[in-house]
Amino acid sequence: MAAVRGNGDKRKRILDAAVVEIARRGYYNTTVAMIARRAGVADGTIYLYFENKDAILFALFDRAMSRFIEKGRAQIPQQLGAEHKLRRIIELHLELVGEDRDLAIITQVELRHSLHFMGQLSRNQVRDYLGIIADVVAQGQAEGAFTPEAEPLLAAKAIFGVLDEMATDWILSRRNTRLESKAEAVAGLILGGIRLRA
Amino acid sequence: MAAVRGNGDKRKRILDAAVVEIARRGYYNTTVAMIARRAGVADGTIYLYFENKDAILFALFDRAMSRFIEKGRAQIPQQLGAEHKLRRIIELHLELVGEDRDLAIITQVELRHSLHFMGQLSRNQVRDYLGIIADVVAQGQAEGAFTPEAEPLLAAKAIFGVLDEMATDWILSRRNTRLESKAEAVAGLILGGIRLRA
Amino acid sequence: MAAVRGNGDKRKRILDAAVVEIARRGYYNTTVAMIARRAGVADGTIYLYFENKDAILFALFDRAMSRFIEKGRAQIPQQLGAEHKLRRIIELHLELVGEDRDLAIITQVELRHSLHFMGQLSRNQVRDYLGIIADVVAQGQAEGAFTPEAEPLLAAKAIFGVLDEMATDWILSRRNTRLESKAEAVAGLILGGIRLRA
Amino acid sequence: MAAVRGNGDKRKRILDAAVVEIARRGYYNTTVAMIARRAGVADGTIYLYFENKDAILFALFDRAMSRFIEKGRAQIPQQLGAEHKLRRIIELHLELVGEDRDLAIITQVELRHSLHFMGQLSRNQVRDYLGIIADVVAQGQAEGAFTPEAEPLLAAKAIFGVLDEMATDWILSRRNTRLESKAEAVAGLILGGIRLRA
DNA sequence: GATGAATGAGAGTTCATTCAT
DNA sequence: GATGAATGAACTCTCATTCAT
Repeated sequence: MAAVRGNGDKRKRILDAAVVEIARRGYYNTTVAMIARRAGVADGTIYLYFENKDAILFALFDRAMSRFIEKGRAQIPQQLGAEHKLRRIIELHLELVGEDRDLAIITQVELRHSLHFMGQLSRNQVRDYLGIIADVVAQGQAEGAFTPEAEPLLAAKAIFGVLDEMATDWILSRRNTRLESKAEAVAGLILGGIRLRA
Repeated sequence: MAAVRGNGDKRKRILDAAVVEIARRGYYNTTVAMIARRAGVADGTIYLYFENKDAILFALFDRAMSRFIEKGRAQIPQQLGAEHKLRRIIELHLELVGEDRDLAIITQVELRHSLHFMGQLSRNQVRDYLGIIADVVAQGQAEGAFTPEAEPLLAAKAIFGVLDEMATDWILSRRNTRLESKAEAVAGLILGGIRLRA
Repeated sequence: MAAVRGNGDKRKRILDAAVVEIARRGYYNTTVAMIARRAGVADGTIYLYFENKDAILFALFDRAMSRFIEKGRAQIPQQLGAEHKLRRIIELHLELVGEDRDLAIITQVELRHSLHFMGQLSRNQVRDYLGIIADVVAQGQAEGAFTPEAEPLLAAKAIFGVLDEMATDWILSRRNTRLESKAEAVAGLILGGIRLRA
Repeated sequence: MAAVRGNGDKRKRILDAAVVEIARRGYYNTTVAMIARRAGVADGTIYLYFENKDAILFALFDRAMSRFIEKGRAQIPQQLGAEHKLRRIIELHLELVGEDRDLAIITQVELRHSLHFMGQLSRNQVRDYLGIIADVVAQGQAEGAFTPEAEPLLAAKAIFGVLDEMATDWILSRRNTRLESKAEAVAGLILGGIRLRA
């Protein structure tokens, strides 16, 4: 009965161990043996659950991005106005990244690095995420709340860039501030820009 | 004189070779031998100019960021108004990144990765760059052109994030568009934000 | 009764699977898991029937050589003259080897390899086979049909060598000829030698 | 000056070490580290001279077969009659194989094994050798010394089979007899066959 | 008896670095 | 200064074997 848990459990334990180790040392400086030791399994066991070392990293991305998109879908009501939705996205993004520093290091630092050299597998999910933001921008333009001059996808990338930089900055500066605390100010900048309004 | 140039020449050739190889394969998948071969020197010669493999990467960052800041200083007149300065920074950033795709890959992809795992050496220069942008923001607020609500360093990070994402997106999508062509639209977003002006 | 058959059945299925896999890939490139999969049993089940991987190979040789000697005994009447017996042996050898290419590969290629490195277990049976041929040679000499100069065991080895090379050649050249078709010519050579008779 | 020797020397030392180790344990039970240790070089050095472990085995075959064919060419005068030539081939074959037991083990046991599973690379040289014997058979038929009934290539294979079996038998029986001592008797069998002459 | 997930020793191979020339 | 052959530690991955179920 509980046996079924054993399987999922072990895969999860390997991924959890991988997050910690890779966040701490980077993908290339983390050995499979390190992950195995932290997960409490034998080296060979890793290969029962993942085809090779790369596959662990991909699985990590998958899991992280899925959680991201899923939480976004669950916590942003469809019927909300675009500005509220955008504010919510900004809050959620910073919240989720801020929740698990190790995972954040991986998505901000390793993901970026690997996207380019390990194929495009994971870029698709970033694209999905950008698509969600772009939809909100388009909605805002339809509502007459957002400037019609902005190309939605370009705006989405800009927004993502701001959020991403906040996250990266938070990781690289090892201070102990809460990432979410910036949400209000960031939302102000994104919505209002930097130029003084007449 | 010629001797010194010969010397500097070899160091430069190694760095130039490193840019190409590392951009193509990533730092960890590039061997010292590959760099040596492209530079046209013996493997051992590398170690006459660099203490170890990591040192090559650091030198690469140094050179790239120095060029960046230097060009910025040279091409943005001090007496310009803040908005013009900011527009010029945006143009220059996209221009410079767009000029050398190999170098761009390294600064966008490898730099970020290394910042975290190889110590703070290079982070300082990013900080310098953010400082320059922050100064322009502060200048704009003093001039009454920019919103006084924005904390200059935070705004600088947001601006950097937008530019950085544009650059990263340009690299990851292997399309043949010119990166500079986005400058106008990006400047619009950064200055005016996304919310429709009254 | 059915239980016993079920048992023998599983052992047989494992050996049959082993023949195919080992013939295809060689002993060292065949994993126990491959054999188990083809046999339709679990990996662990193999070890209920064989002490270890080597034991499978030994059992294979045993089975093959037993069939060989057994068929020889059954199909070569004791009262036959030596020359007829020898012709029959030549035919039978080529026939049997030619019947099952997979098994032939194992006896020609793997057996030889293992004879040397896995102990003498199987060499005994080759010796038995050589003994049978040597007896026929001696019988021929007693009958006055074969040359008395030839030392029977040496002659037996020479005969075996010819047959063995024919078999090996047939396996290594992947042509689709029938091995038995060479029997007549081979018998001629063995009996008459290569020198023209006066 | 002597430096040039260093290179050829090292490659030779590796091959010599490989012969001993592989003959003793078989190819698959010999590790690269074992060969390196016996050769007195570091593990990694092996890979400066050979692409991978397989390449060592191939090089061994090449060297062995080249020596074989070369010695054959050097020591068998073209103008000899076919029977003398054939006797000389038989002597030389047994002599050469008998000279270096380790090498013999490899050619008789490992060659055979690998021919089938590692591609056909080396089979070509066996074919060359068979061709040489076949030519002698054809010469003998032209001279009217050998029976015209025998197809030369088939006869060559039969002869090779006899020689090969003698060699294999000599290796597998660990007795201390000299292999060459059988040459006379073997030649008699090959030339005269087993049937008593009228 | 049968299973197959788990083990962990051990394999081949790579590559940053050194140093005799 | 320049070379590049040599090093050997360290990596990823495989697979015969075990044992709890």
